Amino acid sequence: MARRSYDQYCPAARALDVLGERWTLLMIRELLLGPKRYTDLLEGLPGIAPNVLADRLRHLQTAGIVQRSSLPPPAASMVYELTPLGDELRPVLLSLMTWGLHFLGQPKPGENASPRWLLQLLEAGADLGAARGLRESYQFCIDGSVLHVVVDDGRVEAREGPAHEPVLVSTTDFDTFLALGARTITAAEAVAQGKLEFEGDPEAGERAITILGGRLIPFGGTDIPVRAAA
Amino acid sequence: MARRSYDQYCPAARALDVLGERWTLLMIRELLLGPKRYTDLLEGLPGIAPNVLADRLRHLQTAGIVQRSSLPPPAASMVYELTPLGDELRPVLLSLMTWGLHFLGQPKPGENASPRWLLQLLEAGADLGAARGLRESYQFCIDGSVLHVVVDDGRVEAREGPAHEPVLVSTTDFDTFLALGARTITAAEAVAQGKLEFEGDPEAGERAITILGGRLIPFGGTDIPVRAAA
DNA sequence: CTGCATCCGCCTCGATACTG
DNA sequence: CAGTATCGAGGCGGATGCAG
Repeated sequence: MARRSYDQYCPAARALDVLGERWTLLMIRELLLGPKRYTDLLEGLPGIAPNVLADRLRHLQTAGIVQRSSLPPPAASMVYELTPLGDELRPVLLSLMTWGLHFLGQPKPGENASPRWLLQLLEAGADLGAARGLRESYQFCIDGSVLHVVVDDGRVEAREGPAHEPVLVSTTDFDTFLALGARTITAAEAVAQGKLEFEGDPEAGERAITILGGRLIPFGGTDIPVRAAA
Repeated sequence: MARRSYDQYCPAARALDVLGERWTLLMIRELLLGPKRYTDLLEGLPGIAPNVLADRLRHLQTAGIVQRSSLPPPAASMVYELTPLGDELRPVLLSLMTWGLHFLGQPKPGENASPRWLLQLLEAGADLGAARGLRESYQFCIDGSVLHVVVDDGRVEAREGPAHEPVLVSTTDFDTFLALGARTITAAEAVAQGKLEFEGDPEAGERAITILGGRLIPFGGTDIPVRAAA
């Protein structure tokens, strides 16, 4: 029953003793977007077996990375959420995603895709300096998904679901979102073509582009050397 | 024969398609310290099966992360080294090691340990601002291992082996090195007790402590909340 | 000695079915 | 909705062998 360990007095090996098994880091990716129910995780991780998910969740709880909570009264359901220790994995996932851009390329036919996996990239490329002293949120509606980005005095985090009081709501389809990320179209052009709708304070739009769009490494395009996965 | 994939259009999933298997990220950890021969990797990764190592090396080569090179004339042997793409994994490993400190604790009896796995932490905690405009290297002799840290105008990297022209050579045993990392002893105290030997420019010693020791998170101690691996 | 390939046994994982 | 039970395939660990 003992979990397989690398048995090395090394911080990387210790981290991988806890996180190194299949699916575990992708579960963290999902939970970084906010608390999730068991079935939310199941459908957010296409291909995972239910017993594997249950096993991982138990393990992450005993390791202090994830905790179970009950949602406030109306919805009496259990959710899994990251503890502060689990939230400290954010830099790990963000650096991994940044590196993974080299292998992203174009979506393959039949491949699972979700706007939320790409929206997290905004977090990785955010200009934290420009976010200092600011406290607001931007909402993104992409195809059917609703997500938002919270800016809180130097912290920038992507979350799933609608924002509390967004100063800006952006609506696009998935292809336009990809094109924006790949820099094959600008926001202004997309608006002109009716593919992108802005709602809210125009100045907030400028701030959002400064904070989120400035240093973002293009994705889905060929601006960075891309390697085919073997 | 096809490698197992998550089949998700997500940069994190793409990265894990390439790096997610057992041992792979620890191989990167080893190679970040410099080029290594097959047998060096074999003994640097205690417990790995030779066929697994060979398989991973082939895979990393086809992915463009590792390349084979022949050493300069005297030693006519093959080594594996990171490509620029592979070297871009440095932030991933450093953030993983930083997080892994929460689970490091004290060495368990019988556990594999090496000073190089801890020396890499100096890289993670380095004050890059203080390293600006500076170009020098510090050598560390710990028990029998020889390592060094290269400072090159804002870049700080730990490497295995002796330094080229170190401005400073520090010699300790492993326990003292651990105690310094845990902050249970200061460098001055260790020198006074004859457990730490400095050789070289005293001013360089001050610079080294400023760059490497300033923001370093203590390891091996209990200054940060520690969780037992389940 | 280095750099693997082969064989074997276990144990993790994936897929499906089933239950409170 | 939130998992548990079962079973087969395959990745992995350990030992051994062998070519350059």
